[in-house]
Amino acid sequence: MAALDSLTRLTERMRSATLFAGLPDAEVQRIAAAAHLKQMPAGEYFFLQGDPAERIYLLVEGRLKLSQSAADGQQALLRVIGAGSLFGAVALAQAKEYPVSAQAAADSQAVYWTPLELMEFVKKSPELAINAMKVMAEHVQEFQDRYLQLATERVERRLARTLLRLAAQTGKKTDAGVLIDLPLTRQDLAEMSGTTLFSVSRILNQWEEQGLVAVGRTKVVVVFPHGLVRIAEDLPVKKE
Amino acid sequence: MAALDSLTRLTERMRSATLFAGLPDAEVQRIAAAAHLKQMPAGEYFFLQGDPAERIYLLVEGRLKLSQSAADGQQALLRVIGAGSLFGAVALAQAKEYPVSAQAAADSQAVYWTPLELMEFVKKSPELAINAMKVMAEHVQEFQDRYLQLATERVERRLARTLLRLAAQTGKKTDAGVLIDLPLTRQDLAEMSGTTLFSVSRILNQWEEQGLVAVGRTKVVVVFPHGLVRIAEDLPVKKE
DNA sequence: CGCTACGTTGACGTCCCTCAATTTCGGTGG
DNA sequence: CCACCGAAATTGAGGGACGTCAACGTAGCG
Repeated sequence: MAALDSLTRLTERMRSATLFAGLPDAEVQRIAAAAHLKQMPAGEYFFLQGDPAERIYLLVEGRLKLSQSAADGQQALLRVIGAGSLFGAVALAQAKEYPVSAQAAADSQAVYWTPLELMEFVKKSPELAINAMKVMAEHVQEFQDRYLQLATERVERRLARTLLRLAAQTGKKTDAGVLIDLPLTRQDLAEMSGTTLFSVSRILNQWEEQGLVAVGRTKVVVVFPHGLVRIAEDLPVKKE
Repeated sequence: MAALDSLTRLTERMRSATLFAGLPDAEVQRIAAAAHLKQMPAGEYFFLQGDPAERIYLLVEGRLKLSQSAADGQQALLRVIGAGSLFGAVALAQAKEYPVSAQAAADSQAVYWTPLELMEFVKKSPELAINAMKVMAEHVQEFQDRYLQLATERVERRLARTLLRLAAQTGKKTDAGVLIDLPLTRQDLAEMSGTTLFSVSRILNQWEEQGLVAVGRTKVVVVFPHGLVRIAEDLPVKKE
């Protein structure tokens, strides 16, 4: 029954993904049945930047870091994703190589299809293609936005945005505030915000003094989100 | 016969666009026949950021600037495109609004379809969907790259890349070097590189002294591309 | 209990943004 | 054709944000 359980759980996850939105249940189940399973312990990689792009993945359990590195080793942490998210979707667009690396931030399991397998389903269900375009269009927009921000905003603001985004994505309500449920080093936050770990450290401590956040080693709790929003929106920080 | 001429010219343009690659000629012609024409004098806009996204355009003649602006008026010039390029493709992904503004940099003409019209063709030709995904995947990658560059590189390098990209895209060979065939102010170049017009001015003049470029008002000629490449790659600039 | 990765803090430098004052260019109309 | 105007561009001074580097804590893990 384990197999059956996992299959029903899979179709559930799939239904929550934009890619499969609006598809008839029967079709989703057929696609689920064609999926392959892949487990990955924390710290290891589903694929590395430059690997041949021969699989489209859906994360079923765990957390992933998607990062890109330049020739000189400089890195950017582009996104962090949780269960229900697609990754490696470029393979569907017949890209030759993955443009990013996908590292498991926690023990994770994902299912995957080859481009050929998914393509069969695309031919039967054009919605699938539309949905894939939606996913990609969202990404284009997200990066255009972040590009603009990086070009025009200062570090504080970008870091505030990063934390708010993370809180929204992976936030876990606790009595102390919203915990970002993912071990993130200062370096990680720096790579997500386009700055250095030193600046992140200074700013976070400053915010802690102001009661906006509570920080620990690889841990951040957003205590007073509205304060961060004010910083992100570049409004004067309210005092009372 | 003007109509016939323009139709054959249109199908030619379409064939050079990734979106229609690999489609049977007959199908391309059917799609061409369904296109609507739109002329735009230099300086005016095909659409503004925030306008409802109800058309997918193909530029047939002229040049376009695609730019995005933040709430506070800060701008980024995301891309400059020439004939044969698609724009407003997000409409295909059923986005509600255009995320950028599209301004004619020269007198331009474009054809367009509504999402509904193109969708009909998508249903018949899944290749069209695949191609659309390819186009979008390319954009995602481009912006991921540029994001990384903006985050990790200094102004000189970014400006060098911008010029090289422009020279490759819109370059026109002259005996003095490669002319960037498009009136671009220092401000425009600044917005494309994520810096200020002052920095652009200083750097360009410095490069002119070194014989790398020749600059004029709203005009840049790349005289010694290899020198710019060295800067873009962060190698020491060769002297002889 | 010591090693290692993570984090903090200070000093310092510099890149590049900001702002203001001019100059140059190109077009337009008298 | 020249004078004039506005947009584009230059140049300099000044300062501030933030990156760089070094030295030092500190927490967690084997």
